[in-house]
Amino acid sequence: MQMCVPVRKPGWVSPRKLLEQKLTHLHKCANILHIKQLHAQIIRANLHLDPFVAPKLIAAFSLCRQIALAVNVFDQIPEPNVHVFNAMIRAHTQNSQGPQAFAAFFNMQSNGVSPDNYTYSFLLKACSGKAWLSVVQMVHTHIEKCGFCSDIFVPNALIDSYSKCGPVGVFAAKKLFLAMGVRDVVSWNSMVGGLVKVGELGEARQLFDEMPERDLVTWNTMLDGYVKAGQMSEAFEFFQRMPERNVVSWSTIVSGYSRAGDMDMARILFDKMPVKNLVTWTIIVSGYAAKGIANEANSLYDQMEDAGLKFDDGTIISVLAACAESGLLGLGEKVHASMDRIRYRCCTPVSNALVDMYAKCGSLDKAYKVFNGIGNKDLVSWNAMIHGLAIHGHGEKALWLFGRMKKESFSPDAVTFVGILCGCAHAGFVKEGLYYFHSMERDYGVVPQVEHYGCVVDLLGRGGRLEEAFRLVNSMPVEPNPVIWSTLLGACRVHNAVDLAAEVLDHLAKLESSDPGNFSMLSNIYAAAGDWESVATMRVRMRSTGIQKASGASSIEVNDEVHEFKVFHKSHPQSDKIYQTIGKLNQDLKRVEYVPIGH
DNA sequence: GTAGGGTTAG
Repeated sequence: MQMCVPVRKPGWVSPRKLLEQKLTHLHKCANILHIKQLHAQIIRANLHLDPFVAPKLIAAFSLCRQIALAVNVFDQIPEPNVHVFNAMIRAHTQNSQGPQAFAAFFNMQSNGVSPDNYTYSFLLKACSGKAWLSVVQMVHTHIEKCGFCSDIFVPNALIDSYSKCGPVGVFAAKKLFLAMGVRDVVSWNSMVGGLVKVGELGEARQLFDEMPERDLVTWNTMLDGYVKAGQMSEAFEFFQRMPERNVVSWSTIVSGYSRAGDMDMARILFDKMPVKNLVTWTIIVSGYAAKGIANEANSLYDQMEDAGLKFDDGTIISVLAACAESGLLGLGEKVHASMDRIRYRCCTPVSNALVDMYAKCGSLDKAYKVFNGIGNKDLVSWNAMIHGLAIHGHGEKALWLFGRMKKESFSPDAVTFVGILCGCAHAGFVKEGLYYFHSMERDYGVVPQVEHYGCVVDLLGRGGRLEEAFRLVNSMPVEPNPVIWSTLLGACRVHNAVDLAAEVLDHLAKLESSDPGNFSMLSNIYAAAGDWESVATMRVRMRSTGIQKASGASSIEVNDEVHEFKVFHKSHPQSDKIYQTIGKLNQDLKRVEYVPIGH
């Protein structure tokens, strides 16, 4: 007799079971090739419409920043359930597509699918920034109507979202926090975080002291509060008192010293920390780069790459911004080259950072090349390019680009007009500048801020229209800040307006008594006018108030080496040659009858 | 689910 029972080895698993096992952790998989392989198997097994598999697939594609593929999976599902919608909302949120997350939410409602507590936590994550306040309020109302506040995740997410919406949001968060019947450590942490974000350090500390229990997140949040407030001695004391520390604690303290410009202390702690990750490396490289310490920034960047760390958007943006700040073109180019080498997929903010870096470092051609290559330009892209042209005196090109921007249906904002006005000021377009200044509110609804007044004061001042500039400063609806007065003082210097300069300095002295630059500027104005008695008086006044002017220096980086220059200094090895060239330039300028404005 | 680096403004 023959046996008809199939013979299978012990431990045999059917192909379908095997696939199901592989799919258990699919939503955490970050390897796109692996996901694509599994995707093919899923389709063959006809599992792609399965309500348990589809959300995982969406999550996996989202994790790899393949949002289009995630949407594709979603679109094939005829009747998505709440889990599928939730996965899609989360995918958009993770990929910084707030508006699309809300579109999915509305889509869900019009399909008659009821949201659950997860829906709201995912949706709330998409709202951060002042502009989202009213949206958070709207979601809050929804939640109260549905009664989801009984799940602590939901009010916690609300507190967190409110906290990211500026002071008004934090106020709403406080109200909610106080009304909560049950709070866990996350509720407290989110509230402390909110207070820290708006600079309410005292109140944050009070809450910290009142907390029934604290975890590492609590300590790190409070530490970040001291760091962001620039209170480094308090921060360090707090850091030392911490019951335990992790890589976040260490990174926070290193970032604090780095922001404060104390790279020695930042480096000591960086070298000492037991575990470093990508964020830590980003902080230290950006810190050195922002200070223009090219050799350290470069060598640490190389070490980071050698350590096998793969940079992300945060690293690139942070390092490029630091290069832009100090003019480290060499490192900026190196970062760009690394990106090209691995064919890094640039999102718009990363491209914008590149444009800004090249523009600020004076490589306008390269900035423009990157700018033109941005497929999805946003307002920041246009603003960065316009401003880049503006600061280098290409007023005409800046205005031309402004025209092109409007043709492509972008509405200018306050930052755009800073660029436009700055471009006009630097190019000497007084009439055009005034025209745009008057048109910004009238035609574009952009209310001039102190920065815009600053540009116009600069514009009028450079054009020699000092009285008008002075009248504007006295009549402007916003309080003039030291920057405005300094700008005016600079214009007085160019035009040798001695009396006005003295008056301006009085205003400045009331606002900031300690900036030595202003005093030495007035003293230079007196000197230029030959009023040596006043120069002497100024010097006495400066000495008696303990004011000392550190001499200003400018620097340029050539072949990984930073060359520093100070006025009248001859410390550079090629000093003679440099002064010879300057002399020749001056002669050339005279030959073409170039007259600096105001002379 | 809460914590560290992140594009445009003199």
